[in-house]
Amino acid sequence: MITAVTVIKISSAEAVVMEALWRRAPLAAEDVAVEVAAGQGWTEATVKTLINRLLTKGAIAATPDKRRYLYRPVLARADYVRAESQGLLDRLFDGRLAPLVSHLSQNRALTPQDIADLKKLIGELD
Amino acid sequence: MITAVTVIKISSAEAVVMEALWRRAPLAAEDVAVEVAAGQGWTEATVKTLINRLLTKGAIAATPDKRRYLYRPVLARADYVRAESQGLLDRLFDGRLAPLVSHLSQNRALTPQDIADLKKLIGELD
DNA sequence: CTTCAGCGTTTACTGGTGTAATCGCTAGGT
DNA sequence: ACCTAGCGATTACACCAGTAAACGCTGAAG
Repeated sequence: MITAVTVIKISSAEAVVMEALWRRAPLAAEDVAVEVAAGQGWTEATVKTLINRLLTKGAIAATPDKRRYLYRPVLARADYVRAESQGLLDRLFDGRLAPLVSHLSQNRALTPQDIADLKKLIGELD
Repeated sequence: MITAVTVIKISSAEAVVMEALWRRAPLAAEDVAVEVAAGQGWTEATVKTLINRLLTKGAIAATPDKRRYLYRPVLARADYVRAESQGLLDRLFDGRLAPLVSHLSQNRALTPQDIADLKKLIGELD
């Protein structure tokens, strides 16, 4: 059996729409617009375009609801996040996590909270 | 005094050229091509274009050397890496590092080496 | 039955990116 | 004093992304 590893590529504007749907779904196009348009300075038309591009990419799906569609994610956020994270790690840190943490810590980008959380995490990793 | 926070935006093809220059600089255009062209399936012409775009962006600088130029980075890799990392963190993890590490650990993306390195790092962070 | 509002679909347009060929100047060789 | 090879600079072009307007269908209201 051949497994189709369809890597769906999401642009950054599209990601804004995805985030809205990951937060709450299903949503009608108008609801998505309400969620994101103002914050991004977009008109509803722009949101509609992004929704359509995501549809043709298969990143979201639509189910009929009366006179319109409700949209929901097909691509799981965890998968998206993993791909993005792994990509950054590979491109910039030779695929390894420790250098990333090291880098950020050297630039004081870690809050005390971060450090505490990390300590806890690492402890649980055993 | 007004500090110009000129954020130089580097595309992914351009980043390949930057990486070459970060590894070793200064380099003539031809040397850069030797470093990256084959690996990317690019012709030397493509590399020249990328070099020029990086020049006009101010990401690299050129100094005359006889009949040609030697190129070197102006943008520091650390700054680039920090911006990219921070961007990902902000977009996907609400700016916090622990969730990133947590996410990767849940997907078995951490090697034992990674874990050991992290433990050491965290210990030194105090 | 006709009209209108609402929704998805189609079309548009600019700028950036990937990829590359061609041009034009100038230093070196003959 | 030429011609040529080698560079950087200019030009090219298709595709994607951001942003948006216009179109067309259909159900509901009058």
